[in-house]
Parts: sequence; C-alpha cells; structure tokens
Amino acid sequence: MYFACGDAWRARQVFEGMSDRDVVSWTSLISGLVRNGCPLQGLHHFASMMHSEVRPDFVLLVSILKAYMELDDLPGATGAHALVVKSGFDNELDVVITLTAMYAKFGCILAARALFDKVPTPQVNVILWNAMISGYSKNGLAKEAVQLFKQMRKFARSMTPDSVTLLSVILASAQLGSIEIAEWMEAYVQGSEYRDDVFVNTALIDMYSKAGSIAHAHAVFERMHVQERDVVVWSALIAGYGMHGHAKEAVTLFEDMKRAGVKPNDVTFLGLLSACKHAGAVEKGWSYFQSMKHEYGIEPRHQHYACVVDLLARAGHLDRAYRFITGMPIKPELSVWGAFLNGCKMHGHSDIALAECAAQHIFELQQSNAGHYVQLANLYASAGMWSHVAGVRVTMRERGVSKETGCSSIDINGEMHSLHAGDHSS
DNA sequence: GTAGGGTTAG
Repeated sequence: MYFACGDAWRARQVFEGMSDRDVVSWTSLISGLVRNGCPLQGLHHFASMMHSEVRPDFVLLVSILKAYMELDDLPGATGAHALVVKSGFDNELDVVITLTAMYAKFGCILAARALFDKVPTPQVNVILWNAMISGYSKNGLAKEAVQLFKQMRKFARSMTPDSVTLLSVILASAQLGSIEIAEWMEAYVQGSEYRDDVFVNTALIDMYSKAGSIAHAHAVFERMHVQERDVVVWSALIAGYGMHGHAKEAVTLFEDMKRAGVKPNDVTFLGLLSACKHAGAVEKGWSYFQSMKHEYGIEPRHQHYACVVDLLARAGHLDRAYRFITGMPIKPELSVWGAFLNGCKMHGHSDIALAECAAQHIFELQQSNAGHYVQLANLYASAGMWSHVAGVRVTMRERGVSKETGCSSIDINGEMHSLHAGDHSS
C-alpha cells in the first residue's frame, strides 16, 4: 500500500517491523522497489532473503528478472534465469512471459522466440503473445510482428487481441512505412473495442506520420475527444509535422496546444525543435529552445542539444554551433558532436580545423566505430586532402577498427542460441 | 506479492 502511495521509506519501515517474513512479504518489498526505480535496492534485499531460511517462489523470481531488465544487466539476467531453472520454475507461464520479454528487451530475439515456442498451445495467453509481438516490433522486425499477429487470430475463440497487442502491431506498421498496412491497422482498430483508446490513437498518429501520411495522422487527432488529447497526443502530431518538414504547422499546433491548456514537456519541444531543424528555421528554433528553459523550466537533455547543434550546423552557422557546444552545462555526447561533424561535412570545406576537432571528440567517445573514420575520410576527400584520407585509413588499421559485427550466445535449456548484431533470421 | 503498453531520430 505504501508503495502505491510512492512512499518507499514507510514501506520498508513496515517490513522491518515484521517478525514473520515470508516469501510474500519479501516479494511485496522487492517488487515495490523494482517498480519504483530502485532495482539495485531490490536485489540487495533479495540477497538478504537468500541468506535467510526463506526460499524464492516463481512470483518473486519474476520481480528479480525485472530488476535485471531495469538495470540493463544481461549477465545478471541470465544468472537469474539459471536460478529460475535450478528452482524448477522454468515452466511457470508468468515466468516464461517475463523471460520472453526480457530476452526481447536485450535484443536476443531468437532466444525470446525459443521460449515462446516452448509453451504448449492450449495455454494460449494474450500477454505471452504480446510479449513476443512487441519484442519483434521493438527490435525492428516489423514483418515478423505482423505475421505473428495474423497467426494469433487462429486462436480467436480462446484469445482476442487487446490494446497492448494493437499498440505493438501499430508500432510494427509504422516501421513498414506502408500506407496500405497502416489503413488496414486503423480499420482493425475502428472495428475493435479500442477505437477510443488514447494510447492506441496516439500510436496511430505516430504510425501515419511515419508511413508518410500526415493528413491521416491529423484525421485521427481530429476524431479524438478534445479532453482526451493529452500532451503525448499533441506531441506525437507535432513531431509528425516536424518529420515532414512542416515547421509552420508544427508551430501552429504548438500554440493551439498551449491555448487548449495542455502543458508542453521535453518531448514536445524535441518535436518542435526538430520541425524547425528540418525547415531550416534557425531563429524560430533558437527562440523555442530559450523559452523551453526559461519560460517552462524544462532542463534540456542531450537530444535537445544535439537538435540545436544540428539546426545551427545544417544552416551553416558552424562557429555559433561550436560556441553553443562549448557552453553546454553537460558533457557533449556522441550525438552532439556527430551533428556538428555532419554540418561540417555540408558546409565546412573551408574550415577543416573545426571538423577535425569534432572528429577528435568523437573518437574519444567511441574509438571503435568505423563509420566515424569513414566520415572524416570523406570530409578530407571533399577538401582534396588526399594524404589525410590515407592517414585515416592508417589510423583505422593501427587501432584495429573494422566493420565486423558483434556476436554472443545464450543457453536456453541446454541449447546454445547464437545471436549476431543485426541478425534478422528466425 | 507477478506477466505485455502511447510521443523523441536518421
């Protein structure tokens, strides 16, 4: 209850005062911590529990797996998976669902699929299917996601898609960029009980923006009830106009949104800034960046800085962009210098020193990416500095930079599944 | 006490 009120401290107080701690009370403490952004503390308590007499059950292990997901810790996650197997819970449906989502989250889509396929068909469960479909969507395997959605309908008697299913398939449709599939998805939504679902409609707006029809996206927005248009809905449409380079419409929408009494957030500004960037509206974007900080008190994140740098650099304001970067209150990340270098490539033939400076920062942050070296080489080439081009190649060889992809493998029930970066096979 | 989810970019 205290966790539900956001009071982790009180929750722990109650727990400490309990004399007979069973696995259920441990679980409520640990899952509460994991869900409230303190996965490390949750694992810490789990270690304490393991030193006591209490043994974990499958419900607790689900929370432990989620803790490692939160922490982005694949070795820890596979270790927890091993504990699940050792404890004999690897056939519990809830556990299999978590494991499927977990491996998908880590990009190990083949491992996720192997777990999914292991579940016997009578146990059809929407959440399991959702875990697999969204796993495909999030890993860019849109065709597989749509295909699995179509397969799901074979079980229509025992299982119907819910809003989460629809969100995942809409996300996949957005990646396919096909207006036919987008319209097919919208028709499906219209015929379902989720036609007025805010989440689903937001995803539809995003889908149409990415599939190339901002008019369709706007139509979805218009159909929504006014009171349902929250900041995420507005932001999705603003970003959509931005993607299409319609800065004027994005700005108008932004003003409409403010008039409607909806407060913009950091994502809204990102869409707005990106709209200005695509349209080359330097001063407009600059003033929105200022108002974001001073008028709304929103602290810019790396993406905002990268966007402003991109905005300035694309327009050829290289010196201004450089000064902006050096004045940043946080350490510029790869994306910031990357945007700058990109601008140099477009405009910097005369000022190769600035580009070299950007490249230097980039190599410092990520030495092993061949793409950066190629970019610098291209820049030298466009400036006719051929000896420098050759120099870049020498540096690459010296540092052992090549274009090979990474590979790792995962053990599921004694079977090794090999995973390659960018692997799309199944 | 547990499982899947909407807006950010090229």
